[in-house]
Amino acid sequence: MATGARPLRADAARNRDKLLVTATQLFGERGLDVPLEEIARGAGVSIGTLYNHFPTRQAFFDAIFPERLAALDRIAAAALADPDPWDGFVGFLEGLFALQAEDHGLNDALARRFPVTAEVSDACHRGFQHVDQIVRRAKDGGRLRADFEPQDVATLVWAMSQVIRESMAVAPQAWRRCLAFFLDGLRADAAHPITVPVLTQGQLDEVIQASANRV
Amino acid sequence: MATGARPLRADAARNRDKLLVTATQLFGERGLDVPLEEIARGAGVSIGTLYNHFPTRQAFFDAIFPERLAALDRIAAAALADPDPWDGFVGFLEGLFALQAEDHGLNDALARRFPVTAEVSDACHRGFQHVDQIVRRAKDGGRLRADFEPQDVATLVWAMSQVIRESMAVAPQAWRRCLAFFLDGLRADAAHPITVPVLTQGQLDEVIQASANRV
DNA sequence: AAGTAACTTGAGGTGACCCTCAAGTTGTGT
DNA sequence: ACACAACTTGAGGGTCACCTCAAGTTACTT
Repeated sequence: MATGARPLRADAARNRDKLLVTATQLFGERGLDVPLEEIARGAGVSIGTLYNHFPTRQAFFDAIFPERLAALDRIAAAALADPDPWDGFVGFLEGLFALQAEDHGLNDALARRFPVTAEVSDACHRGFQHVDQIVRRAKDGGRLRADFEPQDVATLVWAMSQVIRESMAVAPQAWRRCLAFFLDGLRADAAHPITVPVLTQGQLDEVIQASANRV
Repeated sequence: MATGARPLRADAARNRDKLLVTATQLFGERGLDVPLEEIARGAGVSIGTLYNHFPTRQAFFDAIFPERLAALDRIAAAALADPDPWDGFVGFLEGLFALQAEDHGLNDALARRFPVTAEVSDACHRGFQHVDQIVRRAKDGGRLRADFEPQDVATLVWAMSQVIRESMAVAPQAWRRCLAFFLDGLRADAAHPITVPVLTQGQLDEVIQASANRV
C-alpha cells in the first residue's frame, strides 16, 4: 500500500500500520475528535512517532477515508444496477446511512466536516455524480417526485446524520423510522407544491467549505 | 426580576444585567460554547465578576432559557388554537424551527444538550405535553398519519437542527424546504407501512440524559 | 561488526479555556 | 463622614490537547 519514494523501514511500516488500525477503530467508535495522544497510546507508540507518520489529523483522514468512500461507491453502483429506479434510490440512502450508523467517524465526516484533500474530494465528486444519476433515474422512473433535486440529498444527509448520532447508542435502528417518514414524502404521489428553492450548487459548496474550515 | 433573599447592590445588579444581555446575544449568535471570558469581556466586567453572578455555564442557561421556552409555549398554544388541526401541527413545527433558526443557542440546546435544571426541565415537560396534544389532535383530525407518534417529533427536531445549523449562514430558509418534504411524508394519504418501532419514552429519556451529560 | 541513515522518544513549550481567591474598591445605612 | 458589608478585580494555578526537537535507539548496508 505504501508506494512513496523509498520503502519504509520495517519497524516504521509496522508502526504506521498500528497507528492506522488504531485510528480507524477510535474514529469509528468515537468520532473524529479523538485526541491524537490516545491514538498514539492505543498503537503503543510515542506521540512523536505519530507525528512522524501523520503530521496532521487530516493526514489520518486521507489515509482512512478512501477505503470508506469506496464502500459508498459500491452502494451507489448497486443502486444504479437495481432494475427498479425507486428501489435503487431508497437502497442507496439506506446503504449510506447504515454505513454512517456503523462508523461514527464517517458520520462526523459527512455531517460536519466535508473532507478537503484531492483524493478525498475526488471521491466526493464521484459521489455527487452518482447521486445525480440515482436521483435522475428515480425521477425519470416516475416514483420520485419531480421537484426533488440532487442537492436535497445533502440536506437529507445533514438531517439523518444528527438523528443517527443522537440515537445510535440507545436505538441503533431508530434512524430507519425517520428515513421511512421522509421517504414517504419523496414519493411522486405524495408531493405537494414546495415554494422554497433548492440550494444552488454554489451555496452547497459554500456550506461545505465552511464546514471544512471548522475542522 | 431578581427576587432572591436580599436585593443586589445597584452596581451588582447592573453587572448581572450586562452579563445576561451579552450572554444572550453571544449564545444566540455563536451557540452555547462561547468562552465565558468572552462574555465577561463583552459585558465590560472581569471574569471574577462573571463567576460571582453565574458560577457555572448552566447558570446562564437557567437564566436565559425560560424566556425562550415561553416563546415555545406561545407557539404551541397558537397551534392548539388553530381551527385546522393539521395546520396547527404544521404551524407548530414551523414556529419551532424558525425559533431555532433565529437562535443558534436554542438550536444547540434542543439538538445536542437538553437542559437539566428544574425550571427548564419543567418547561420541557410542558413542551412534551403540548406536543402530545398537537400530535393527537392532528391525528384525530385525520390528516396526520396514524403511525406518527409524539416521540417522533424529537427525532424531527434532531434532524432539522442539523439542517438549520449547516445552512443558516448561507441560506437561512433552506430548512423550510427540507421540512416541506418531510411534512409531505407525514400526511395520512402518503403513509406507507413502517416496520421500525417508535422510540419508547424510556429510550428518549436515555438519549436526552446522554445529551445532557455531554455538556 | 561497524557505520550510518532512518526512526523513535518523551519532556517540554504553546495556547485555549476553566476556575479561585486574596487584595482592593465601592455602594449604602447611620 | 464613617465603617462595613457587598462587590470587583485579575493574576495565577489547573487541565487538556496540540505540536516540536535534541538526544537516543534501531534496522539495514557493506
